[in-house]
Amino acid sequence: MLSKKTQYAFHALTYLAENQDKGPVLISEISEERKISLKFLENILLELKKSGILGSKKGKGGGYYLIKPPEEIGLAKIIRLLDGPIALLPCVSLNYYERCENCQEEICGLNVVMSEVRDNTLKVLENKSLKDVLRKH
Amino acid sequence: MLSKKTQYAFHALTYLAENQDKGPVLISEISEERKISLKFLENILLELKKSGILGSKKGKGGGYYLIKPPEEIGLAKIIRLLDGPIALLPCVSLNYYERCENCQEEICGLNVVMSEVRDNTLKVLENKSLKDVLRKH
DNA sequence: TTATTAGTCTATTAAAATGGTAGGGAATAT
DNA sequence: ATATTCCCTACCATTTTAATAGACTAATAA
Repeated sequence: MLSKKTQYAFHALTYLAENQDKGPVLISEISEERKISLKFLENILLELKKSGILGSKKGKGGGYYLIKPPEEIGLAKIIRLLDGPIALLPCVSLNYYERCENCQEEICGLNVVMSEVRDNTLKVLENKSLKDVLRKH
Repeated sequence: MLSKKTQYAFHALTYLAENQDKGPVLISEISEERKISLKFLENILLELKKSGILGSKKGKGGGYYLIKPPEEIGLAKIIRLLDGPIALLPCVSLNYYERCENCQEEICGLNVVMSEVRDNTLKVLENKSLKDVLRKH
């Protein structure tokens, strides 16, 4: 399951996408609109900024904004950033690979199946963007 | 990511499948062969027994054994049992559904995408069995 | 220049989950 | 009867998660 952190990130990002025309949006506005603890949200937005997904502006008229258009922000990237690996086992993770302890990959059948799961998952997440998860009106 | 608990469960189950002919297998044997803490493994096997995947026998000559042939033990069931939901969001979980707080499912785009991820994942996990993850020799 | 606004940063905390341990108790075979 | 082996309950340490606090810095407007 995705952590609250990641879920909140999606909330915030879709809110920003839906309000792109308004220029920078206040953390507090997102916090109120999407019912997310203000301080927790601060951390999340900062993280998204540091990883190059968001831009920010301080002072009056400031706030956060998307740097790229929503269709260029992939879902897999967001999840990896805040939640870590998407794969179900470290030994089949593309971005967070770690050898399994006590397990010989060469003869491990789980490895094969979990790679397949990963590929199926990524087929969706890498080809869908923020644009695909905006609210439907 | 799957928890150690689930990973150990797969270790134990494949070991049991590979040694079905030997009759009941000692916890201690599995523990040694697959390098899993004995006491932790006890808990896991007990859980698998209670959910009807394993049988056991006490006393001399006792141990654990598979109740059904490996090809009838689905991977999704094992994961759900020890790790809970397979879906990435509570609101798209088939077996552990919960409404998301602060989110209107009807207009939520994430819901749609995450349902697709779930379906893709289950397509693999529900159609693969223990037999498919045995060691390849 | 000063007050205000708004993001930045570091640290802390409470609660839950994870991974593992301890030690009897109960059933069974010899 | 006794050795063997699983059963059961409780406990513990560590890590992760979710959230909070508060001081600091940068930008803007009066």
